[in-house]
Amino acid sequence: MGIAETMKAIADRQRRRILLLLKGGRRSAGEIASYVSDLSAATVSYHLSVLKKARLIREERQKNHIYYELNASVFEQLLLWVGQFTGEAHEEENL
Amino acid sequence: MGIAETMKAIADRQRRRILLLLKGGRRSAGEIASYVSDLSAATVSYHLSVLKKARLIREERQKNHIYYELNASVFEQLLLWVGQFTGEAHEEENL
DNA sequence: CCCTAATTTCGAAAAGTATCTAAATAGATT
DNA sequence: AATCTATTTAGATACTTTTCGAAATTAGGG
Repeated sequence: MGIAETMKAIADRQRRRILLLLKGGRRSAGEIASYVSDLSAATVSYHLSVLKKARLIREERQKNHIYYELNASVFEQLLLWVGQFTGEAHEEENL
Repeated sequence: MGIAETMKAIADRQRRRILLLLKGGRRSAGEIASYVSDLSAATVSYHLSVLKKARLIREERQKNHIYYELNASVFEQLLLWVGQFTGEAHEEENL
């Protein structure tokens, strides 16, 4: 929970690959694993659990598949955190 | 260089503490070390080097002090990366 | 020049993370 | 229930990062 967990989750390259894939819509664990095919399914599952704990993705079980999709709200929080260093996303007060 | 390095740099709690301190203006290595006083000066120096490599901070030598300050432009890039996951565009004028 | 203060670099230990294979679980279908 | 498929968990190992204390470096002021 919290920004710390979110940042750590995003700091890993493989997890970012997964997030970028999910930007294109929801995917099952298997689909994700075959996209990130240089990793074993077990490793992908581990990364999904990290992303899930950080609430960057949500899972939805359906039939005998588990689908994952992005959870935009956590990205919003992250945006706010980063924004504090640039002069807040929607304002301009400093040149 | 690149988003990977930036994210890894920001993913560490101590480094985020340092960045937040620097939000208040530039500080010497020593000032930073006494702020993050639960770490040794050597460790703080290591973190500063990581932040510097990621170009999140810039150093400026003056007298027998080394001052550090934030480099907002890298935060902007990070903002763009994160922004792609939120519906909100955050496209201003850059690049 | 030497002394002192500020900071970094070195080498090593501890802690944390990513990855694999193999085994376990869960659900659908037969 | 037996089995097939999808996915996770367990346990082990390799890798990476954080941290420290001690030694080295750099710059200024007598």
